[in-house]
Amino acid sequence: MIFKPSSPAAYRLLMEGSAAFADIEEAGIRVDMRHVDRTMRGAGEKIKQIEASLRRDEVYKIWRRVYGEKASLGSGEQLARVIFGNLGVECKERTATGKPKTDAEALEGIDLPFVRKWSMLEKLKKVRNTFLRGTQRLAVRRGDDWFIHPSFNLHLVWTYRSSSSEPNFQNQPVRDKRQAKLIRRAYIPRDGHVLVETDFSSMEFRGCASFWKDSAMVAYASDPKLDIHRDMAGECFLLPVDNVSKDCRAFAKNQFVFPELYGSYYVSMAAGLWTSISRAGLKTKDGVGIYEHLRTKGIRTAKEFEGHIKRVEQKFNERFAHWSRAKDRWWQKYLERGWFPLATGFVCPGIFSYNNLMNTPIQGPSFHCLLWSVIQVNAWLKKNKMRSKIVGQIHDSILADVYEPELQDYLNYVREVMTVKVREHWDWIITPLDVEVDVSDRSWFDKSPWKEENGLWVSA
DNA sequence: CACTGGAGCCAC
DNA sequence: AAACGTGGCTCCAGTG
Repeated sequence: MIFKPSSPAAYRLLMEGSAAFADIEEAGIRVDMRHVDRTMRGAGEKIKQIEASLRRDEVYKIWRRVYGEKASLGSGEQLARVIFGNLGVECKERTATGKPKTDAEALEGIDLPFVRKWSMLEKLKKVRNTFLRGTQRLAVRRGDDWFIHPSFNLHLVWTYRSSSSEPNFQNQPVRDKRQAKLIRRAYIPRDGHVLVETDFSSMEFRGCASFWKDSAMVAYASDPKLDIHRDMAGECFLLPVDNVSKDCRAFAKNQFVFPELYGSYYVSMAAGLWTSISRAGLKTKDGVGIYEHLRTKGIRTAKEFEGHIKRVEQKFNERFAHWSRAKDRWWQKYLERGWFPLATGFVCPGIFSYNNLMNTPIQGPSFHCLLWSVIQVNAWLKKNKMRSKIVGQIHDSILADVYEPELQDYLNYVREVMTVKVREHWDWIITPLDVEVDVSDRSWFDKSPWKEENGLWVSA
């Protein structure tokens, strides 16, 4: 094993980052315990109801016959034996160890009320047992208020990203609105404060463009009129860009663009896209179903779609021709040396997969832009003896509990750091950077976009 | 009883 | 070269 030291700057980033994270942990996030208790009780009642109705079902009678006293409603393995074994439902997918798959996607196609109810139950249990109960258990009292103090770690992730624990504040539900509402309403600003979240826009794609220095990628990441995810949605679904719906764009982003950049290939991506078209009920902006639309373009089967995505991938490689060649040189260089460097001064020695080599130099340094920003903003808040505090961090966003009289100053400064100062600090970032700003005087769930207008920040 | 790994699912 | 990456938490099932 060859060991190469990381740079002093990289060490300093982690040291100062850890100190800033310690301040964040000490500050903590205010919790509305009444909301948590109430929501816990509500979810608990609902869970009891669903469990009772499952136990009355004929399917559960079979379950009991098979498992007797060992019957456990929470066991996917037991469910699988009952529906695939006893009821003769066809098992289409298996896990790595050969057991029948019982995740939400595998169960979705099974048209049994019992199975649908079971899936619903599992989802609700996740909300209650992981998120609500975690927050309830870990909250501590200070005066009349409750706070959680999540840990933010810099020493656990080998790509030099961060992680969070006790509770993990970086995986609180947001995409599923119903779940998000149940959980995020629990996180509230201190009295006289508002919660402020500032996110880097498209940080990872910009980190990607900066790392590969592909001129077409840099153009996409720099020109606000260009949008790679929208354009690739157009190509994947054979739509003119003005008929690309929000959903289509999101699927192109998460099931084509990022997978492609991180080492997936057309067979996996076509399969994922094809099933998600029906799962998500994907439509064009005009409201036409994507399957129907593709049929008019001569694509009727999964196999035909795969052939199409193969051509889209070829075009993607031509569009970003420099990237397409540079990634193999990057991989070869690693094979020769046994280590690879990050733009932020870290060195990664050891045994890595090809996909690690594609992902780490982007994910790590992209996070470091956020980390550096956290350090600056935290130092500024302390130096000026402000009452506002950073209370959390989620890879490319900062959550702060801002004293209302300090709100304008805070927003001006945080934007300056995240868009200007970080680029002065690191010249490897060769695209512009933007932030999206959200504010709430009520809860983390209720945040809404803000913008700057004639020097004043206002609700957008 | 403590511990471990698999499976599943939440985030970026 | 292999088939998108990084985490944390909970429950189940098995082990000693």
